[in-house]
Amino acid sequence: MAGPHPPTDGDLLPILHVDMDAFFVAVELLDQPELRGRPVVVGGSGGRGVVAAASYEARAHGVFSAMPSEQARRLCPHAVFLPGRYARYSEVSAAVFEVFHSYTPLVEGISLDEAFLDVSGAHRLFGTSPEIAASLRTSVLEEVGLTCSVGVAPRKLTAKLASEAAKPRASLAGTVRGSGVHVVTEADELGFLHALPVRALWGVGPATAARLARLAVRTIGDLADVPLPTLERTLGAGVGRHLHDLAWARDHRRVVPVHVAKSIGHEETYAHDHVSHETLDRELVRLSDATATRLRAAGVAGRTVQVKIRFGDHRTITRSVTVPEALDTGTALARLARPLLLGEDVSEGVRLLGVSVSQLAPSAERQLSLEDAGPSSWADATRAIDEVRGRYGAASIVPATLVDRGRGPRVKVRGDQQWGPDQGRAET
DNA sequence: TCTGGGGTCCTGCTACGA
DNA sequence: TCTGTCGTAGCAGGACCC
Repeated sequence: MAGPHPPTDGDLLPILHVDMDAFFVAVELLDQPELRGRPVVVGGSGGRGVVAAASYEARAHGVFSAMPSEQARRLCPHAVFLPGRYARYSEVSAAVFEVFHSYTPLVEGISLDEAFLDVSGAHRLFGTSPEIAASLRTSVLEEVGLTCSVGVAPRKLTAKLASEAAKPRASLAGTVRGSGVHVVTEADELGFLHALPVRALWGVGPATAARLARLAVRTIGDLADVPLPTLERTLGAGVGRHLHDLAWARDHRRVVPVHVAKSIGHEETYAHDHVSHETLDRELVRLSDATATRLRAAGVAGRTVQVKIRFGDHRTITRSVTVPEALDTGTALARLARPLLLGEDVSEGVRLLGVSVSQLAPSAERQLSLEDAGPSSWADATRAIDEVRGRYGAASIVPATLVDRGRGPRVKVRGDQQWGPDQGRAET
């Protein structure tokens, strides 16, 4: 266990950040143990896909997540490339979160493979925070078969950075084992924080880092030394103050177990650019239908529909419209989205199309619209459709425009192209 | 190195009603 | 009736996260 001064009072270290090690790859190795020790890359296999996760053996060759798949293939041609299996990762993630919940009900999921835990109420049962972290790692390994890294700290900001410090590292000579648990006490916090590069801070991406570089800010310590008014001028009042607070470890965010979605949507990058409104309209119906299905599954409806269009040159625009009554059917969403798409010139080629819905409210609060009126309403029909899909699969009932003769219906399911279009996937 | 999908949050601008 | 101000909502784009 790392951390120079293990605390005696766990209550001063209430926050754990747990991060699964190379999660998607680890799940694949769980299912295909014969791949252990080989470079493995999970992600979109097509020319427009990206790497979702790379094994430490692949990372040693310079492959990292979010890298274009083509580039990864050049860097590590002998790697095993696997398509992502979102449904399987969700399943394993649920098992991991079950272990988290066996320690504390205060679990805030950040993604499938990452969570914050508030263990301030768990000391009597499980010991100090560092002891809980070690025990939790053992439980995840024994019950699910996967390894994770845990950061233990007084607040979320430092817990997150501490888990990063506990992770294994890839090198050409082989994987260097991480400490597994890294503890940052209140007394160590600023020293730990200020030595890290400013990019490590949550909220500093390439654009903000470039602006900070002009102020000669490279580390979080450099950032802490910049006067607040200078930061506010450079980054804007909100961002400037926020980052200044973080640089001084002022982070009052609590662990929030219940996540309420603010928007739900789908988008898709095509293997080849689309140039006809007719084809794009079919895609729009498909994305609207998939989005509406998820809205209903979540028990919400939304008032704002947004269409996202990315052209061949990567220029991206969004168009949105807000209506008084909340909607949750594919036909209603497509009806609102269609004029937004038709208003744009697509002749140069569309690479990505997306539909999303925001201003969400529980479905029960929806105002009754014309669609819902009458004894055999659309609402009843969509409920019936959802039931059939729940029993026989997403493709069992689809809008007529999506039935592709000879190939069957094309439906969008969450995560089916999480990391880009697949290799050789034909587009019309 | 020509860059996914699903999100959140922030900022700047404009329109509109009080 | 016209003008200025303020708050709010809607819209678009950008940055960022995993």
